[in-house]
Amino acid sequence: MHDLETSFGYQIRRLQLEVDRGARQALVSFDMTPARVTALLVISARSGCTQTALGEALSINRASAMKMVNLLEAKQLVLREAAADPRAHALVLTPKGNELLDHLVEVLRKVDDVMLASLTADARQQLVANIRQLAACNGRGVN
Amino acid sequence: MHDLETSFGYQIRRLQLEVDRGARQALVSFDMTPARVTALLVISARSGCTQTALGEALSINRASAMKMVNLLEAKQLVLREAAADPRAHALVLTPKGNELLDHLVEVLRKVDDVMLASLTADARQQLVANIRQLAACNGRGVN
DNA sequence: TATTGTTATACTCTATAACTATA
DNA sequence: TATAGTTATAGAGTATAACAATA
Repeated sequence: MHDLETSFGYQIRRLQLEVDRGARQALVSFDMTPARVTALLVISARSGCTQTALGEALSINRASAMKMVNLLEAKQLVLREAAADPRAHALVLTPKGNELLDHLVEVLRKVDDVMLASLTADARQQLVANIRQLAACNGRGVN
Repeated sequence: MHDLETSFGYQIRRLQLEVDRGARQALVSFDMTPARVTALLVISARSGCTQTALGEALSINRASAMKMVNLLEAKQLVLREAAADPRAHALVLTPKGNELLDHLVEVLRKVDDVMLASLTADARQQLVANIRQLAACNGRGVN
């Protein structure tokens, strides 16, 4: 038998499936997904970034990032502005995109609250801190 | 601006992307994926379970579970045995499946070790415990 | 009637490769 | 020559809907 209880990879995979399910459910009425919200967050944090940079932050390639931008542009949440390099686009949020992002961040924070309800305030804070440190140490994020 | 540092959903999404990338990389030479290993784990823990039960444990539907079993069967890792209910199949690991699973669990544990290297032993233990509790409270797993 | 497995089909997300226009 | 964006195509994973056999 395998001790799945102490397996980090297995447990975090289970948890992430649930986190994803909850977030997806909360976003479906907005025709949005966790990945789309993350894209808005990246563009908000790095206003004027290129599509290639967006793709790197989302861990997807240029072609996939372009599809994402096409979708968000069609929803009038993101604009492709002229960049210093005429080959590139400078991605910015529209006022509508900013407004929606503000709202969705609130929505997702409430989903988090439900998810974390079984933890004490202390445990919760420490958990987020640990997760943040691991993500920062091991991957590349918005910052 | 949005305080992503304290956003549980955002941070765990980032972390899970990295965990998934690391695991996927470690498994690619075996032509396996995290989801396939999880399927083996489920069948190992619930030997004789049906395809529908496997799908529920993996949070996918019957049709998708069937594709997974087809694949694992083609790799001679899983067998469909006759069940008490003649409509159903009883899923069991082959000796080859058991052997591979044992090995892959070891491989993935080493990936975890690298991932968690920046945490103290205490923090690490507490993190896994917290994650396990959240997954157990919010979702359904193998148990 | 409800359920198990199955099949066919379609959708989403992602990747690869090749093209264009600039640098 | 290298890079940003684009396009076309393909693959993996999942979902839905309908069907057969059995409960």
